[in-house]
Amino acid sequence: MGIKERKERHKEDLKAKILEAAKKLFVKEGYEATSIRKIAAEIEFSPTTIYLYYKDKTDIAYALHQEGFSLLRERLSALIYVEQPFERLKAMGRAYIQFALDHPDFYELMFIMKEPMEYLQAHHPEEDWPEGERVFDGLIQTVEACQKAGYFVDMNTAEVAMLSWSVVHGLCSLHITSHFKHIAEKCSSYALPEHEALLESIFQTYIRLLDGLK
Amino acid sequence: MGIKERKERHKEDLKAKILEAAKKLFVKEGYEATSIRKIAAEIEFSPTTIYLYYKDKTDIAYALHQEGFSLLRERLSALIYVEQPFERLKAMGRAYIQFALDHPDFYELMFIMKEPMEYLQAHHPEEDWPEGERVFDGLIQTVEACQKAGYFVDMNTAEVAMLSWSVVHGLCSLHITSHFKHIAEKCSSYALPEHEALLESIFQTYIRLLDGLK
DNA sequence: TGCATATATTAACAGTGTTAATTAATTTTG
DNA sequence: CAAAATTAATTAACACTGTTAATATATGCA
Repeated sequence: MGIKERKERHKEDLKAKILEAAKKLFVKEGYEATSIRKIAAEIEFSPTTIYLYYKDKTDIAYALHQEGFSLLRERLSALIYVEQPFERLKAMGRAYIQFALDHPDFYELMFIMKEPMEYLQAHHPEEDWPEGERVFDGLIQTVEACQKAGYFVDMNTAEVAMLSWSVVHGLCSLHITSHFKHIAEKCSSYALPEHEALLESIFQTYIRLLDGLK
Repeated sequence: MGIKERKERHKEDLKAKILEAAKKLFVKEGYEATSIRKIAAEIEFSPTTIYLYYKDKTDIAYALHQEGFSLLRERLSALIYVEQPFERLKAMGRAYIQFALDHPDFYELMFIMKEPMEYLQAHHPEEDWPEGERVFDGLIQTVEACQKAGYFVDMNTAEVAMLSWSVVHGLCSLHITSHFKHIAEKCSSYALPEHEALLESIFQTYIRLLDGLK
């Protein structure tokens, strides 16, 4: 039954091509502007064909969401070579910020928009969010290692991990939504770095707070 | 010319009624689901009448955005009675979190969505964001007072303020976008508090880090 | 070759924000 | 007071959106 297999392969191909087209449009024009009809035009199929491969638009959003997480995981897992756990934690924070700066659209989809997470809750209430968990697991393990090295003593590991995440996410999302931009302009008397360097600098301030601990 | 004034007043009234209707729908069903046509039906006018009072939909979003900021400012300015600056800073953080929990829709509009800030940038590039700045000014002043009391020494005031903001915003936004929910479920071994108590608990963890400084 | 199945398409529905043209009401002016 | 001008509100329309049902087309199997 080689024919059947070829059809299967074609089907997989088309599904991938849809996602590829969606990603292209989405990176260029954002999620809202990426319509089913535009995706269809991109791959030269009729709009309804998309629905043979993806349940609805949020299904596509979720697929991209997953892609984003494997991109992020790649970057973070590259840091296992940093042996000192606290140094690794800091490096993870910087890598996370850099990811957000390099892929603001993906970041928005992964962490700012509600749609993909709500889709997850509605359609996969069981297994929930394997990609995200793997990333978070890495963070948990690093925090645990930090605790063994004398940092964050007597603190809940998961809570420290969530706090670390909150700090960098707060920085990245306030940057992406251009909240920082507006505020920074009015803080000329404080000699703040500009744009992306500001994020790095605030993160450094956070690190200095943590350094004061041990 | 009392008639002219009455008409002016009527015009102001209708503008306010539109905003009121928009707020009602927006709080109940969210921003996307709040269409111009629904707002119009709510006040029993035709959809195009809205455009005589607001430039476009983002103009309405921005008006609500501003309302949200005066709500937040009310809460934060109620904390000036807390004399110890570091205590006040902590209280501001808790009040900010409570605001996000009490008004998640407003919070989303104010800090998560891009539309109102982009509208601001596009239509009022000069004066930029008076409501937001006043809130941030209060934070800056509190941080400054903390520094005079020996906290955050040798650190950039504005950066410490932005960091403080990032921490609570990170917490609130990851909560609202239900990212924490999915992660927390998989962290049963860490005995985490549930839902909103989790935010308070993580914030407490942050406070413990800061407490270790002075 | 004929039938069944999977695949893709067209047509359509119910919405969306927004603008132009038109009508109704009100105020100002001759 | 009546006519003209201004203002306010409406209807109709455009160009979209996501999505579904009904229809056509091509393919694999007996």
